[in-house]
Amino acid sequence: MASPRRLGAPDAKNRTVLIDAAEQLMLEEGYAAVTARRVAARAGLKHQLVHYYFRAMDDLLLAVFRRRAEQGLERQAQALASGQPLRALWQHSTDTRDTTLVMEFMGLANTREAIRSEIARYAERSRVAQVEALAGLFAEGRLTSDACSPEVLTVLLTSVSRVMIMEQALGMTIGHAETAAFVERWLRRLEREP
Amino acid sequence: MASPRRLGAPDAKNRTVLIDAAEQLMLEEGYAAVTARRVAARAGLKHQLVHYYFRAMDDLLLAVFRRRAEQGLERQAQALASGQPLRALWQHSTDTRDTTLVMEFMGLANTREAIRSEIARYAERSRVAQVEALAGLFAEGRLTSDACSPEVLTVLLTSVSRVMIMEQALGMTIGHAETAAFVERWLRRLEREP
DNA sequence: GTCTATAATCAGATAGAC
DNA sequence: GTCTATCTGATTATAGAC
Repeated sequence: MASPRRLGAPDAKNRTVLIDAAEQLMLEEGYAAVTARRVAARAGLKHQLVHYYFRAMDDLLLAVFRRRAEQGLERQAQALASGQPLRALWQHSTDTRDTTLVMEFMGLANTREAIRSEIARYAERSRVAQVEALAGLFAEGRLTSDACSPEVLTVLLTSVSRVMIMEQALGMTIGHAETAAFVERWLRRLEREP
Repeated sequence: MASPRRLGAPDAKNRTVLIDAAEQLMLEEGYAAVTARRVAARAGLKHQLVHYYFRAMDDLLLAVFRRRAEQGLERQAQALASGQPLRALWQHSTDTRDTTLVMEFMGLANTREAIRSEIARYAERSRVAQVEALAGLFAEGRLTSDACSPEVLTVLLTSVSRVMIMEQALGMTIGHAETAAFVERWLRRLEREP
C-alpha cells in the first residue's frame, strides 16, 4: 500500500479533545495560531498526537469546520421551523462564535482549495435551506413583502449580521444599534399580515 | 541609544516595491503568505532588505494597509461628491481588491493589536464621512426615505457589498444577482424625489 | 495509544563587510 | 543601500520503541 502510516480511530476521545482545542485557538487567535504544538499544549497532549489523529493540519481544520457547520445547519433548521422563523433566523445568524469561525475559514479558503470547496458546499446548503423555508412561508401567507424575494432576504440578513459581528470584534459600533433596530422593525413587518 | 539598527529612508524606491509585492501576495494567497522571503522574492530583492526597510513584519503590513486605506478614503470622498452619490458609493464599495484586502486585515486584527486599532480608526473615519455626506444629502432633499437613516444606509451597503464579494471568492453566488438588482432599485428610489 | 528522537524546512531578525 | 553569513526558534511530519 501507499501509506504505512498509522492513524487514530475516528471516534477516539482525544480526537475530540484536539478538535475542541483547535476551535478555541482559532476563535481566540485566528487560524495562524492553530499549529500542532499549540493545539496539543492547549489540549494537554504531546504535539505528535496531532499527527497521529490527523494526517495533515488541514484535516484538523476541516474537522473543526465540519463539526461547526453541521451544528449550524441543524440549529438553522430549528429556527426556520419555529413560530417566529424570521426572528429566530436573525438571532441564530447573529451568533458571535459561529460568525467569527466562518470568517476565519473564509480567510483560509484563499490558499487551501480543500477548505474552500468545503465551505462553499456548506454555505450553499445553508442558503438553499433558508430560501426554501422562506419561500414556503411566503406561499403560506405567513410572510408578506412587495419588494423582497426569499433570496434577497437571506442575503441581506446574512450580510448584515456577519459584518456587524466583524466590526464589533474591531471595537467599532457606529450605526449598529440603529441597524439592529431597523432590522427588527423590518422583520416584524414581514411577519405580519399585509 | 536603545536601537543601533539602521532603517531605510521612508521614500526609497525599493520600499514602495516591497509594499507592492506584499499587497499582491496578500491578495493572492492571504496574509500568512506575506513572509520576508516571499515578499522579497516577488520584488526581486534579497529577504534581508525587508528587514532593512521595515523594523518588523507588522510594519510592512501596516504600510500596505495605510496606503490602501488612504486611497480608499479619497475615492470614497470623490464618490460622495459626485452627481449620483449613492450609486457611486455602491460602485466604490463593490471593489473586489479593496474588499479582499480589508478582509485579510480583519483576520490579522485578531492577533495584532496595532493592526486592529489602525483598521478601527480608518473604518470609523470612513463611516463617519459616509454618514455626514448622506445626512447632508437628506437635508438638501436630494435623498428621501421614510424608514432609513444615514447610519443604517451605510451599514447596509457596506455589509451587502462585503459579503457578496467574499462569497464570490468562494465561488458562491446564490441570490447575488437578485440582491444586486434589489439594491439598485432601492438606491434609485432613494435618489428620486418623494 | 503514547512516547522519544529526529529530519527537513521555514520563519524573523541581526552583525558586519563592502 | 545591498550583500554574505549566521543565530534562534518554530513549523510539519515520520520512524520506531514501549
